[in-house]
Amino acid sequence: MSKATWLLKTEPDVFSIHDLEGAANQTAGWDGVRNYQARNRLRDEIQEGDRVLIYHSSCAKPAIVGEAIVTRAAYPDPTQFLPEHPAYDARSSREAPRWYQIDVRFVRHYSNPVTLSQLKQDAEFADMELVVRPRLSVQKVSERQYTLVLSLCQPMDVSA
DNA sequence: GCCAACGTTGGC
DNA sequence: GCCAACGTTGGC
Repeated sequence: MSKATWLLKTEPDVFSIHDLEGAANQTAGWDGVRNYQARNRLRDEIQEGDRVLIYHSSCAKPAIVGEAIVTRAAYPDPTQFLPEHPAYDARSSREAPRWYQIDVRFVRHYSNPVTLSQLKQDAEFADMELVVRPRLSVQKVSERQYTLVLSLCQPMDVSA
Protein backbone atom coordinates (compact mmCIF):
# COMPACT_ATOMS: atom_id res chain seq x y z
CA MET A 1 0.00 0.00 0.00
CA SER A 2 1.54 3.27 -1.06
CA LYS A 3 1.66 6.16 1.32
CA ALA A 4 -1.28 8.54 1.09
CA THR A 5 -1.23 12.24 1.95
CA TRP A 6 -3.87 13.94 4.11
CA LEU A 7 -4.47 17.46 5.30
CA LEU A 8 -5.61 17.96 8.88
CA LYS A 9 -6.99 21.29 9.98
CA THR A 10 -6.42 22.69 13.43
CA GLU A 11 -6.93 26.02 15.13
CA PRO A 12 -3.50 27.09 16.33
CA ASP A 13 -5.03 28.81 19.37
CA VAL A 14 -6.25 25.38 20.46
CA PHE A 15 -3.54 23.07 19.13
CA SER A 16 -0.79 24.22 16.79
CA ILE A 17 2.06 22.51 15.00
CA HIS A 18 4.29 24.01 17.69
CA ASP A 19 2.26 22.18 20.31
CA LEU A 20 2.76 18.97 18.34
CA GLU A 21 6.49 19.58 18.10
CA GLY A 22 6.64 20.21 21.84
CA ALA A 23 4.58 17.17 22.82
CA ALA A 24 6.09 14.04 24.36
CA ASN A 25 7.77 12.12 21.56
CA GLN A 26 6.56 14.95 19.31
CA THR A 27 3.43 12.85 19.05
CA ALA A 28 -0.20 13.62 19.83
CA GLY A 29 -3.62 12.09 19.43
CA TRP A 30 -5.69 13.89 16.82
CA ASP A 31 -8.80 13.98 18.97
CA GLY A 32 -11.98 16.01 18.96
CA VAL A 33 -13.13 15.34 15.39
CA ARG A 34 -16.95 15.42 15.53
CA ASN A 35 -17.98 15.31 11.90
CA TYR A 36 -19.05 12.07 10.30
CA GLN A 37 -17.27 12.40 6.99
CA ALA A 38 -14.06 13.37 8.72
CA ARG A 39 -14.58 10.53 11.20
CA ASN A 40 -15.04 8.02 8.41
CA ARG A 41 -11.76 9.00 6.86
CA LEU A 42 -9.95 8.80 10.17
CA ARG A 43 -11.47 5.45 10.96
CA ASP A 44 -11.53 3.75 7.58
CA GLU A 45 -8.92 5.25 5.32
CA ILE A 46 -5.96 6.75 7.12
CA GLN A 47 -3.16 4.26 7.70
CA GLU A 48 -0.08 4.18 9.83
CA GLY A 49 2.77 5.73 7.85
CA ASP A 50 0.57 8.07 5.84
CA ARG A 51 1.79 11.63 5.41
CA VAL A 52 -0.09 14.51 6.99
CA LEU A 53 -0.04 18.19 6.10
CA ILE A 54 -0.87 20.39 9.09
CA TYR A 55 -3.13 23.34 8.28
CA HIS A 56 -3.77 26.25 10.64
CA SER A 57 -7.32 27.62 10.37
CA SER A 58 -9.24 30.43 12.07
CA CYS A 59 -6.15 32.54 12.46
CA ALA A 60 -4.54 35.62 10.93
CA LYS A 61 -2.84 33.69 8.14
CA PRO A 62 -4.53 30.39 7.32
CA ALA A 63 -1.85 28.14 5.83
CA ILE A 64 -0.28 24.72 5.49
CA VAL A 65 2.48 25.07 8.06
CA GLY A 66 4.29 21.74 8.06
CA GLU A 67 4.15 17.97 8.02
CA ALA A 68 3.53 15.07 10.33
CA ILE A 69 3.26 11.31 9.96
CA VAL A 70 0.59 8.92 11.15
CA THR A 71 2.02 6.73 13.91
CA ARG A 72 -1.17 4.94 14.88
CA ALA A 73 -4.29 4.16 12.88
CA ALA A 74 -7.78 4.82 14.20
CA TYR A 75 -8.85 3.97 17.76
CA PRO A 76 -11.73 5.35 19.85
CA ASP A 77 -11.27 8.99 20.82
CA PRO A 78 -11.22 8.92 24.63
CA THR A 79 -12.49 12.49 24.95
CA GLN A 80 -15.96 11.39 23.85
CA PHE A 81 -16.31 9.51 27.16
CA LEU A 82 -15.28 12.39 29.45
CA PRO A 83 -18.32 14.33 30.68
CA GLU A 84 -16.19 17.33 31.60
CA HIS A 85 -14.56 17.50 28.18
CA PRO A 86 -15.86 19.94 25.54
CA ALA A 87 -15.87 17.12 22.98
CA TYR A 88 -17.89 14.80 25.25
CA ASP A 89 -20.71 12.94 23.48
CA ALA A 90 -23.41 11.54 25.75
CA ARG A 91 -24.78 9.42 22.90
CA SER A 92 -21.57 7.48 22.54
CA SER A 93 -20.51 4.51 24.65
CA ARG A 94 -17.38 2.45 25.17
CA GLU A 95 -19.23 -0.54 23.71
CA ALA A 96 -20.15 1.40 20.58
CA PRO A 97 -17.77 4.30 20.20
CA ARG A 98 -18.93 6.96 17.82
CA TRP A 99 -15.73 8.96 17.34
CA TYR A 100 -12.20 7.96 16.44
CA GLN A 101 -8.79 9.51 16.45
CA ILE A 102 -5.34 8.78 15.10
CA ASP A 103 -1.89 9.57 16.47
CA VAL A 104 0.49 11.78 14.52
CA ARG A 105 4.15 12.66 15.01
CA PHE A 106 5.75 15.95 14.06
CA VAL A 107 8.03 15.81 11.02
CA ARG A 108 8.92 19.38 10.07
CA HIS A 109 7.86 22.96 9.73
CA TYR A 110 7.76 24.57 6.34
CA SER A 111 10.14 27.51 6.10
CA ASN A 112 7.48 29.18 3.96
CA PRO A 113 3.97 28.17 5.04
CA VAL A 114 1.74 27.75 2.01
CA THR A 115 -1.15 30.13 2.58
CA LEU A 116 -4.76 29.61 1.63
CA SER A 117 -4.49 32.82 -0.35
CA GLN A 118 -1.65 31.31 -2.41
CA LEU A 119 -3.61 28.13 -3.02
CA LYS A 120 -6.69 30.03 -4.13
CA GLN A 121 -4.70 32.10 -6.57
CA ASP A 122 -3.06 29.07 -8.18
CA ALA A 123 -5.21 27.31 -10.77
CA GLU A 124 -3.34 24.07 -10.01
CA PHE A 125 -5.23 23.91 -6.71
CA ALA A 126 -8.66 24.78 -8.09
CA ASP A 127 -9.95 21.26 -7.38
CA MET A 128 -8.20 20.81 -4.03
CA GLU A 129 -10.59 19.92 -1.22
CA LEU A 130 -9.27 22.80 0.84
CA VAL A 131 -10.58 25.13 -1.86
CA VAL A 132 -13.71 23.23 -2.91
CA ARG A 133 -14.89 21.96 0.49
CA PRO A 134 -13.12 24.14 3.00
CA ARG A 135 -15.08 23.03 6.06
CA LEU A 136 -14.12 19.38 5.96
CA SER A 137 -11.45 18.92 8.61
CA VAL A 138 -9.82 15.76 7.24
CA GLN A 139 -8.92 16.18 3.61
CA LYS A 140 -7.33 14.15 0.88
CA VAL A 141 -4.31 15.54 -0.93
CA SER A 142 -3.30 14.14 -4.30
CA GLU A 143 0.30 13.29 -5.12
CA ARG A 144 0.35 16.13 -7.60
CA GLN A 145 -1.00 18.61 -5.07
CA TYR A 146 1.54 17.44 -2.50
CA THR A 147 4.39 17.88 -4.97
CA LEU A 148 3.14 21.38 -5.76
CA VAL A 149 2.90 22.23 -2.06
CA LEU A 150 6.50 21.12 -1.66
CA SER A 151 7.55 23.42 -4.46
CA LEU A 152 5.99 26.35 -2.63
CA CYS A 153 6.95 25.68 0.97
CA GLN A 154 10.67 26.24 0.85
CA PRO A 155 13.11 28.61 -0.81
CA MET A 156 14.44 27.39 -4.15
CA ASP A 157 17.30 24.99 -3.50
CA VAL A 158 19.40 24.69 -6.63
CA SER A 159 21.87 22.32 -4.97
CA ALA A 160 19.26 19.66 -4.36
C1' DG B 1 -17.87 40.53 14.51
C1' DC B 2 -20.21 39.39 10.19
C1' DC B 3 -22.07 36.16 7.41
C1' DA B 4 -22.11 32.44 3.78
C1' DA B 5 -21.80 27.67 3.52
C1' DC B 6 -23.08 23.63 5.13
C1' DG B 7 -23.79 19.90 8.68
C1' DT B 8 -27.15 18.24 12.20
C1' DT B 9 -31.50 17.82 14.49
C1' DG B 10 -36.12 16.78 15.03
C1' DG B 11 -41.13 17.42 13.92
C1' DC B 12 -44.21 15.71 10.85
C1' DG C 1 -37.66 10.60 4.39
C1' DC C 2 -38.39 15.59 3.86
C1' DC C 3 -37.16 19.89 5.12
C1' DA C 4 -37.17 23.98 8.19
C1' DA C 5 -34.72 25.53 12.00
C1' DC C 6 -30.72 25.79 14.13
C1' DG C 7 -25.68 25.38 15.15
C1' DT C 8 -20.90 25.52 13.63
C1' DT C 9 -17.05 26.64 10.81
C1' DG C 10 -13.85 29.69 9.25
C1' DG C 11 -12.43 33.33 5.89
C1' DC C 12 -12.62 37.99 5.70
